[in-house]
Amino acid sequence: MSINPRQTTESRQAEIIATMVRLSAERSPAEITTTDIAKAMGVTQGALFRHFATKEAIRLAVVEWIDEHLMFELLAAKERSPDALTALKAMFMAHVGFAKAHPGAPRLIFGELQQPASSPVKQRVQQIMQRYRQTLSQTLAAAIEAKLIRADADCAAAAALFLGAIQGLVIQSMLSGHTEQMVQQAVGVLDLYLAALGVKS
Amino acid sequence: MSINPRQTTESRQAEIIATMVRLSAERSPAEITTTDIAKAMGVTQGALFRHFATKEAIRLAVVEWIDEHLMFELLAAKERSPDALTALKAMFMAHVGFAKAHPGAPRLIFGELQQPASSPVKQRVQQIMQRYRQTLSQTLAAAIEAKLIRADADCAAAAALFLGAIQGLVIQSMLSGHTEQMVQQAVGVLDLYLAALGVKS
DNA sequence: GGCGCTTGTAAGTATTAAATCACTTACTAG
DNA sequence: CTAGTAAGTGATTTAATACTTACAAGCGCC
Repeated sequence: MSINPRQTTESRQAEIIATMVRLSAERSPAEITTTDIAKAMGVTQGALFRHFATKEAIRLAVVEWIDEHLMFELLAAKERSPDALTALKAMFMAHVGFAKAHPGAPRLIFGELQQPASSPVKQRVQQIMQRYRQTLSQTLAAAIEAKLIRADADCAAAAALFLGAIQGLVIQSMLSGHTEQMVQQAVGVLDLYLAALGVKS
Repeated sequence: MSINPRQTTESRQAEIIATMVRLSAERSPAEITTTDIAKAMGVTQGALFRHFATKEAIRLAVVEWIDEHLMFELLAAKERSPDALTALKAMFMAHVGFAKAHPGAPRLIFGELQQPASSPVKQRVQQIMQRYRQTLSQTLAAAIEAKLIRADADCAAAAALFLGAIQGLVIQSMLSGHTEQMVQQAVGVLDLYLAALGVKS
């Protein structure tokens, strides 16, 4: 270590966020201390507070990082798809791929879920989920419009089931402890989900 | 207070478990301290350790309580159903009903999910989920046998989506903070899920 | 080359947690 | 009535934790 003793706050913030996400892949995010983060970065614990005022600020920044990067992947998947149905499939697999690439991310989100409603971090998570649902509903409506899925499909329920399907896969991988099977399981679950929308496989 | 100052270990254990589940409905289970439990029960903190050796023993007992009572509801739902498809519907709604009746229960389970694989409490959760999946797979296979659902349905994926659908509803209610909508949302999601199995509504 | 700002360290503080311990009180059997 | 046992108290111990502070040292700028 000690290659780059001094760095800018900006790069240190990014490093703290990345370390938090990385450490969350194996341990419970709630139990990760500022000392843990500092040790993993090769600095002292007090140094963290040069870059974030409180630990809650770290958690908020982490949630925002997840939002930004997940949404980037989802939008990219959507935009490279020729139609709404292909977009749904691509978004599903992109989300699963993100969870596989960053196993700490869903753990962090689940951890924030537990917090009281007043917590600003949880409010951010609420906002993220709500926007996600909206995007899904719109895409589902577009797919209906293009006669790619059942005309009588319930968009709200379909959006809920989309998210639930992914969350179920993630929980399953959290239980087993390895993310390898998740992607292949995802294919089967996605197939079934599409059948619910009246898509022939 | 102070109606029944002294009670048996057995009844105190039950009271501790019930208090833990109740308090988990509003706060993060990981942040509930032995002092919180004791205060809610009207005893001193030290008294808890007359009835459980460690806090982890409390968590284990809580998980076992959830297992016992949830499985009871699921089996009851299954047994009062004339066929496998009706059983699936009844189990789905029974599980959602349980989550509504005991909002702390899913929070506790999600909390244990975060723990390292070596934790005995998490191992118990793993076991519970595995048995649940098996039960679902069997019921799904029986439904195929009876030609109540698509013959080419992937039972493993269908079991995963069943659990995911419920977990998605629970997460949604944890986000919004109220369980009222959950049951009516569940009806829509269940309908969609059944469509995936080729059931006409 | 000195100056000021930023980033770092090392030590320290206040708080909170689970667990323990000495002691007390209620109930029950002989 | 008395002795034993189980349940409860309240004070204490030990170990962490988030955050602070006094001081040191690098970096850009003139």
